[in-house]
Amino acid sequence: MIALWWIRRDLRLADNPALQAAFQFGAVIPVFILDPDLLASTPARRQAFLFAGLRALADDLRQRGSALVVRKGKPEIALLNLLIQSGAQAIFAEEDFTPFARARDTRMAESLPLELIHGQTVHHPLVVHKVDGAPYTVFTPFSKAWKSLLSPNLSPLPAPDVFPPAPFLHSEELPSSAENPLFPAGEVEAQRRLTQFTTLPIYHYAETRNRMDLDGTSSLSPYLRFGTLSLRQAVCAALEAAQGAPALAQNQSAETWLNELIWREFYISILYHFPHVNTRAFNPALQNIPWRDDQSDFSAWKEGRTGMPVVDAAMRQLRETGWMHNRARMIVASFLVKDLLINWQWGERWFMENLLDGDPAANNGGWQWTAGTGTDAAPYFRIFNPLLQGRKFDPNGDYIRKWLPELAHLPANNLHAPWEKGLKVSGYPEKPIVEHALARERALKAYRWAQASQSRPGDDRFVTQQPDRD
DNA sequence: TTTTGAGTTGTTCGA
DNA sequence: GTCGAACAACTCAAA
Repeated sequence: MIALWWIRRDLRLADNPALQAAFQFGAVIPVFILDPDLLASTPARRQAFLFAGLRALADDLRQRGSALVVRKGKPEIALLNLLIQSGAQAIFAEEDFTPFARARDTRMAESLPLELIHGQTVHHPLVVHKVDGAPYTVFTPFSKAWKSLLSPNLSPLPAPDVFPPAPFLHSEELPSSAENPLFPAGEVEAQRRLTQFTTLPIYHYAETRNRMDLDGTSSLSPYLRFGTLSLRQAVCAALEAAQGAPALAQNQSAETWLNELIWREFYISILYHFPHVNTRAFNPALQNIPWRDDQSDFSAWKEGRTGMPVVDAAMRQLRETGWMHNRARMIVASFLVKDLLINWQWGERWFMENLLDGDPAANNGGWQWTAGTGTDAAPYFRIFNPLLQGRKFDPNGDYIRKWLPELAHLPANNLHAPWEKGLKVSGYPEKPIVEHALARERALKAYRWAQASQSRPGDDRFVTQQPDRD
């Protein structure tokens, strides 16, 4: 018997249930389909990381006596051709929970022998639910239920040693792409980072994770995004670190990181059960915020020239590297949504276009949280003060100095707010494009108006939308 | 069915 | 400079 292992967001050999299932079926042919529709919606930077990951995977496969088969085209057609050419009787793939993938896979399963295997999360989204069967919409109870479902002997699956001989199939060339120096591709690198992080930094994570000037985070997000590392591998390492912690504080720090992983699963679950979040607010009461459609302010935000140094530093880090520190993501998101009063969906799109780790579930969840429109969202009056945030989480200004070199010569005391001392830097705005105190009042007013507009049925400009019911 | 406790990540104001 | 309260109700989840 012969099986195709259809690789999508699981660029790894270790802990891969779909690959294991294919192995149990028979000889395995690993395939990747370059779907033009998918590539069209994948920015060049993420494509490059994907291709580099595939090259690394192809190397790993070669060492095990196998070969990656790459084909271009619609997956229906490409896979049908591969079935015919190889004589394979089944296709195994890791179940992908995004709406795009679910629609595609449902369509494919109608005409092809496609077996979807759970592996993207630790718990399938259908498994974590309230006693009444409904999905959770609040993180803390979700995480409690999620933890209670953990098997005591949870452990990752090993990578297969050797692939038995399989029919040879022609493979197309992968498009060439540059390696990202900050995020080298491949499973070996992902494992190296996980081991490095969970050996020591995880024990300081609770204190250092918010510091934009330090490397206190795991920097694993691009690898989790493409399945170079599985959530289960990360969770196992976190649990192991928590267990082996020398003291309570270190144990709690490891738990803090574990919670971040659970947040990933929470937002995957939210997008799975409430796909409408992809196109509108989760909370219908905040569907009608009177956004400012200000293209000029939006451009300033995107290009890192808002005049608020911490925001501009972060936006330039994003443009230059495809990654942004998590604390910085919250600061720039809050600045766009609350200070500039620009639709969170504009920011969501920009992040998806630029982030190496851009993932529909996590990105949407994060933006809706900041905007206060989501599940378990921040109260709308909780508005970040970008100046306080910057001073608190980049106390010496090192983060600003790194990404805004034109300000690097300023005294550390004035880096966060040069305008307060009348310091001018040529080529950089003299002062922020909005005054925070005024912008804050404006946002509060807009949000209050949106909530009130909900109970104004006569106003047909703002028809309130009811939540979807199946 | 009703009740009760709780809810990622903050800021501002006034004592 | 530090500290606690107010911010605004509301919904969720479970007993």
